[in-house]
Amino acid sequence: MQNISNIIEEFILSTMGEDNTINLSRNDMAEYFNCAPSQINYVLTTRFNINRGYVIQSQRGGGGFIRIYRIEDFDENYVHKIIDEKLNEPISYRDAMYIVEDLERKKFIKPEQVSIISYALSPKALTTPVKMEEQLRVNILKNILINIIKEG
Amino acid sequence: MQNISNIIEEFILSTMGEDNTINLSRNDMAEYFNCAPSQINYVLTTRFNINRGYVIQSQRGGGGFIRIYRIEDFDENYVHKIIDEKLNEPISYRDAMYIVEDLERKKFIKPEQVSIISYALSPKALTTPVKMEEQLRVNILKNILINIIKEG
DNA sequence: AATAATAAAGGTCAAAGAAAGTCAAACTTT
DNA sequence: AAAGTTTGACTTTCTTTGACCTTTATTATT
Repeated sequence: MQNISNIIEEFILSTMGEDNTINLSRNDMAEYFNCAPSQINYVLTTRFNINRGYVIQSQRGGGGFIRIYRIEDFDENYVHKIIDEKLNEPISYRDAMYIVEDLERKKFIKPEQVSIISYALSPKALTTPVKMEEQLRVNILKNILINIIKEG
Repeated sequence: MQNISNIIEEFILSTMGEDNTINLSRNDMAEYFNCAPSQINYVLTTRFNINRGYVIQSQRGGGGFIRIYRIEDFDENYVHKIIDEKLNEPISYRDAMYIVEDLERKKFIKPEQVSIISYALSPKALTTPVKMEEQLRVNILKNILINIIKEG
């Protein structure tokens, strides 16, 4: 028997529109598939995560929603490769900026954006009482790049 | 289902005139949208607050009204004031973005930069094993603003 | 004309409601 | 045994509602 996670995955894939986007309600989905609401989260984190080229946005409360975006041609995407290969472990400011400047040269990022990124990743911005500056830096840079890809 | 707060927000934005001002009656609005009058206050405090660059004036009693206007102009000191007054303690993603979006409207930050900032400040980017997300957020945003001022 | 009463706004705040998120335990499949 | 899936209790976030409060304008009374 097919497991429910696969069925939900299929459903989402087949329902996703031309625009590579889908909006859904977690509760409605859970009711429709007769499963626990957290099952939906399970499907999202295992099947629609960034490693597979998806980005999730959501909002709670009345009128809440979950929105899934598919990044087109994710596998051939150069930025994707960088995320995979270079942003897997803590990174220094210098190395991070090498990557960013490279992406600027390749026109993935605009000059006005480079400056913002450099301010956000600078040691000054990320000074913490706990030793985690470099880890934070990957998190942030990764999140920036993923979302730039998503924008298309 | 769309929530009513968003609908009311849209309505106000689309009704706001060239002069960046709008006058409305709380009771009439509530009746029109078929909601509690205090719902209007909720929309005002969450969507048309000073962080987003709006000022509210109102009067009670017969002939009472609520007037919303958007502040257009800004000067160098304005940003300093924000840094001084608003970026002194931990801040939520929402409040941070209100500030950023306001600064965009005031042409201090470009739209392409706003998105980068939002990705850098998002809860996803700042998730840490230690509870310091909101503190980090001020650090980063402060550093970004200070450096933009320096550029200018 | 001065004062009192009433009506007409808008304001505040806390409780309830409506989503979604997290996490660990139990269960299944490989 | 390890990996993957399912479930449910608990948490967090955001929105909606309603009861009660304050301010202002208008009307009635002296």
